[in-house]
Amino acid sequence: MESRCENCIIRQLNSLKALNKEELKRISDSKVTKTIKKGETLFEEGEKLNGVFCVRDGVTKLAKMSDNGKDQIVKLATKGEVLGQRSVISQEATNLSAVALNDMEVCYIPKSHLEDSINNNTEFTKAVLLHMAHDLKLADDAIVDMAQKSVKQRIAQVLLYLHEYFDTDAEGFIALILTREDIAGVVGTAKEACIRTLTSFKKENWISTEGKRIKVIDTVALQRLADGF
Amino acid sequence: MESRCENCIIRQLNSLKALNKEELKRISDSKVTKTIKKGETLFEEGEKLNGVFCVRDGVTKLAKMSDNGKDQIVKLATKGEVLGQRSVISQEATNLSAVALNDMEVCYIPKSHLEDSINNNTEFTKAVLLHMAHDLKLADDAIVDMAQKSVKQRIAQVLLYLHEYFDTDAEGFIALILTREDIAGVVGTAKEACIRTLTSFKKENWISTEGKRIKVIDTVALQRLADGF
DNA sequence: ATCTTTCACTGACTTATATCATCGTTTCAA
DNA sequence: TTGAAACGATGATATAAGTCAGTGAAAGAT
Repeated sequence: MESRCENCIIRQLNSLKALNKEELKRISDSKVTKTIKKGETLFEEGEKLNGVFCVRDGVTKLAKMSDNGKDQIVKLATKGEVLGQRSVISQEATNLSAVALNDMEVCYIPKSHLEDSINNNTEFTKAVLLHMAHDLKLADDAIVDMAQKSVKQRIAQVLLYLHEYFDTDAEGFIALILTREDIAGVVGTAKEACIRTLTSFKKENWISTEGKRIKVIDTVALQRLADGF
Repeated sequence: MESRCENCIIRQLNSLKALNKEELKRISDSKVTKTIKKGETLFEEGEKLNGVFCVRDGVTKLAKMSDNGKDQIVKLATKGEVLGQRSVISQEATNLSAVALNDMEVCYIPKSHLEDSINNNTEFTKAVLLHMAHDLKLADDAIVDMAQKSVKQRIAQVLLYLHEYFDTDAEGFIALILTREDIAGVVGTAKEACIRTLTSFKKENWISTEGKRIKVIDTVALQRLADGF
């Protein structure tokens, strides 16, 4: 599927909305739309990125491998998210890898076409800056949560997050299907601990599951737990 | 002590170096130099900041109170660091509080005087952006470390960090004096666990202590531990 | 359709870390 | 200079979470 950035709704969701007609046209002409299958890698940790990826559809996990061999998922990126911004801005290699959690459609925009806009369009630079300031705040919060909250609390948080940000299917299950190991990866724990916690939540009747699928039933209880009783 | 931004060396350390003569003059005229005593608060979590603080001397801890009542220290800011940037940019209240760890000298620059520069000086905006991109990378790394490394590893990391970024005194002790509770706050653990870990490091002869003061002896061993053997 | 791999789930066990309690020492303000 | 408060240090104990091992079900590949 081919299309013009000018007409792309996704743009409205991110900093690219600050670009003007000409800039969009230029980017549109140079961008490459790619289809990424579930499980495929967009980029690897340590890679030097020469452009950014604009997610049009699907979800990807941004993760970092730790010394002990476990993948720590730092962020789940969806529709509208621009990946690799930081790496391009700071001219450094990425510290994260990106793997598709389901089939994705992304646009690859070469760095050279963004640099002009970063250098000359203050509105755009400001938009990127604002977005990054927000990400930084979230990251700070995440550090505190990692350090101070228990695995139970963090799993409750993640469930609420998934429930809120990814729609539910017809039966009320969270639309994004993650393996227990991926959930553990977001939370920063072992998959066994993750599974046990989920079973305990089931017993409390806060959630129900069917295979990998999870349905959040009692958001209030989960929130109370996440907030520390 | 009063002085002009134009002549301030500190400026060279941060994004303010991208400002031109006129902008500097304007800021210099509006800035207020403050002396903050050890233990005093620069700003509190949740406060709405109407300007930024440029640290000229001393060290401050940027921390967030967690639900369980413990202070999680997210960053130690020194000479050259600009505090409150993010809050000013995103027009949100800070999510962190800043408390002086020793006597400090800071310049307060009202937000209004920066906004002009953010809006019109692309070089400046880019400099801020670059800085924030770097902070974000560090934050991502911190998340992974919090989630995957043990308390021992994280304490080793912090000791190495303190040893490297804050000079040592004549006898080789880390110049920045922190309480064990503050170190625990950086690491995200209880002060008892912190103390016990330090004693274990002493037994290994990796460090030595004298009251609050800590001397790092074997950086190699500490680094190896931090990296996971 | 069958084989293979991945995955959810559970139990048993170990280890790391939090929590509580206490004591002597240092720091600091009156 | 003295008394109070903050701090370092340690022991005892509880608990959370990691690790290892194994089973059956589901998903995916051939």
